[in-house]
Amino acid sequence: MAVPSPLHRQFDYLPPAGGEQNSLCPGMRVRVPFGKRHMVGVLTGITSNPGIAADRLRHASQVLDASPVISEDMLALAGWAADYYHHPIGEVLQLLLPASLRQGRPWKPTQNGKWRLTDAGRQADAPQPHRAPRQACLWNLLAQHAEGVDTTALATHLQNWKAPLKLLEKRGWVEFVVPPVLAAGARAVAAGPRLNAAQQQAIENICAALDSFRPFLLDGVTGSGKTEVYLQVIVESLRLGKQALVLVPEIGLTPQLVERFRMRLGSVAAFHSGLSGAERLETWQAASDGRIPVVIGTRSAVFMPLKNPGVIVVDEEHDASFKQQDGFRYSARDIAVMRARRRSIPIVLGSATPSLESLYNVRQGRYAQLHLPERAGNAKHPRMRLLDIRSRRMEEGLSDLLLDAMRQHLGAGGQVLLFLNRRGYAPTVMCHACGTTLQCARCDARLTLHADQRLQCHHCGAQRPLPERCPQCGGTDFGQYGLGTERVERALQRLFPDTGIARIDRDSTRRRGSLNALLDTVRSGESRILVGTQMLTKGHDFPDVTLVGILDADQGLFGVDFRSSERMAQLIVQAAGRAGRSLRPGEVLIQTHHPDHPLLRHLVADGYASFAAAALIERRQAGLPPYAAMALLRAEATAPSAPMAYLQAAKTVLTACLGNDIQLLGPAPAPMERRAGRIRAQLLLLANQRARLQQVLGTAMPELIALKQARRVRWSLDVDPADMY
DNA sequence: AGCACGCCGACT
DNA sequence: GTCGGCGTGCTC
Repeated sequence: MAVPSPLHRQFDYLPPAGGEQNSLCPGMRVRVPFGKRHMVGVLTGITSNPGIAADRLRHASQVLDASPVISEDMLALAGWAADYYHHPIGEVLQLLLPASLRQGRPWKPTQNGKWRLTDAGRQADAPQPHRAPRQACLWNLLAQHAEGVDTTALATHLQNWKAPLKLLEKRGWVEFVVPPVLAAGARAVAAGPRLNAAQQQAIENICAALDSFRPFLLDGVTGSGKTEVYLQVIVESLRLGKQALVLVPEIGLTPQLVERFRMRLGSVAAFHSGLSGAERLETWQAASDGRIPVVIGTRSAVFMPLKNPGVIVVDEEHDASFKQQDGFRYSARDIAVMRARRRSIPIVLGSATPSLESLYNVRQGRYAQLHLPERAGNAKHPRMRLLDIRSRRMEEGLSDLLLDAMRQHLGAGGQVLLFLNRRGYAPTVMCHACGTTLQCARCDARLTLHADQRLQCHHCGAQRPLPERCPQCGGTDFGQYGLGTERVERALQRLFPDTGIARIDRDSTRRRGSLNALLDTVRSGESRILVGTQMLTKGHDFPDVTLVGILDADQGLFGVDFRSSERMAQLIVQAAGRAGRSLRPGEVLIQTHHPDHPLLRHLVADGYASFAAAALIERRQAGLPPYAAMALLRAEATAPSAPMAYLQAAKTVLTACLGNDIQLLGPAPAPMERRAGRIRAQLLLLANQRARLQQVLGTAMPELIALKQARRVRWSLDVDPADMY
């Protein structure tokens, strides 16, 4: 039994007293006594030799399901994920169940399918009426209705139909079939646009693999028609009577994608945090028994049960939101690949800016790469150019070069998109008298001044008004340094007084509907300059944008995280993809103090693929992922020395398990040592072989748990960490 | 994680 | 004399 507790082991129970134990199978929920409490656990297996003395075993109190709520293959997938991420199986299984089932509420398997004879049943001799009268009656009834008979109809013909039906099912003569909702897909093809040769080729390649595990990296610039490829492949899969699972980064930001899927495929379920408990349960059940042909969802939807999956799509596979950043730190993309592998179905990872991990897998021959080079329609690729802003005149982060280009594009009737990955007004406030910067009381971070004159910590969310006097020297004069989107917006209002400006970031879109309202002002042409953060680069089309300005490319070049240049390149290309999607040619201008930086040059001169090739060489030379397998042991506590003490002890344990093929780096304070009042530290593990890293972690884990220093910290192991802080 | 037990300090 | 602090151990 897997019990919902953070314990890295399972528990054995006796069947409920007095119950028939032959009705138990893995995947059923069972209510069990656990210490002083009762919990809803999931049966993961049945054993005749428990790992504990027989007199200490307790009886389960109640079996909650008549048939498994978690299928065998999902149970196995959860088991794999628990092993791979070294996370308690009980907590992993929680993610596979909707809240109401977790709490032990009953669930009714769908009754709206039909019973019918199998081929074997049809060919078999009819049951003898005098020996098995009810079976014979059922057999006759089903033989007359080739299309099947639903349970209500069965009940009108025969009072006690359940037992004989089960017997017939046991012999393989009858089966329960769910109505062919998948026919919803049939109407899809009609509306599809004309495909270009590359799309055609991609679709053919994927469809040729529909009955086997085959990972594809579908690599195409924004607007190259990736979505159309997904759609056609899904249509083909539906035609075979199979379901499709589509994972997207953040569904709230991509309503257009869901809409497009709905229009083309008919019945599509969107699964996201906005659904109520009842809606989630309904979607979950319907997907589980095959009534829903297509499910689109975010990270957690990778665990959506599907009766008969045919293909998995991960859109924008490079996106960081597929990696859960707390608790069970899984990568939905990687689990999706494993799920496809275990089910022998193809998986399509799509991106205009593939992760270096996926490109590496292509090179290793593990993934097949499909290019979509052309843009659908006639729109031209935007031209990218570096703006050397060393000793240029700057106006609130905008160089004269960029301002000139903006005037030109606006004058020609175009729209301008400016990207700055920092919200707020000014990220630094400094006392003019003593030089003190205003810091968050609970984090090692400076407070960001917002336009409403409030100070905000972007790491813990703390807020307070701008003080009258410096806490250090009592001075009253503060300087505001650095740039945030609010400050750029204000500067633009001054520089372009007659032009409508829309700012799109977490602050301006906090209220429900405000994002759409802002986007409407852009579409209508009321706003012609857009300033914003990452949000701008995700999902939305701005057909009239002809100029994209990247205000600060340098912060990505020198970040603490070894992935920061990869992230920056992805952001730049994604932002560029918003420009010139109509007939106008687009232009992308990138402000930098380092116009000779090799990675930037690759990106600008030859595009993302060239950047990625250069970045991969750097990673290989540095011995970093994807060339090495990485795991990060983190610890945090309010007591300042506890995290390091734990990690030091952990290092001793790990060193004992290690060969010379694994590197231990640290322990060291986290890049931001103090966050939300906690001191944080980390220990890094690097290995040439993933399997070796897994092996070492597997043997060390019990000891890491048992360490007495562990009691004084909150610690977690992050396998394949996406962020270093 | 919870929830117990157990052993030392400051209180009605 | 007790109330309660949190260190330690256990959950089939």
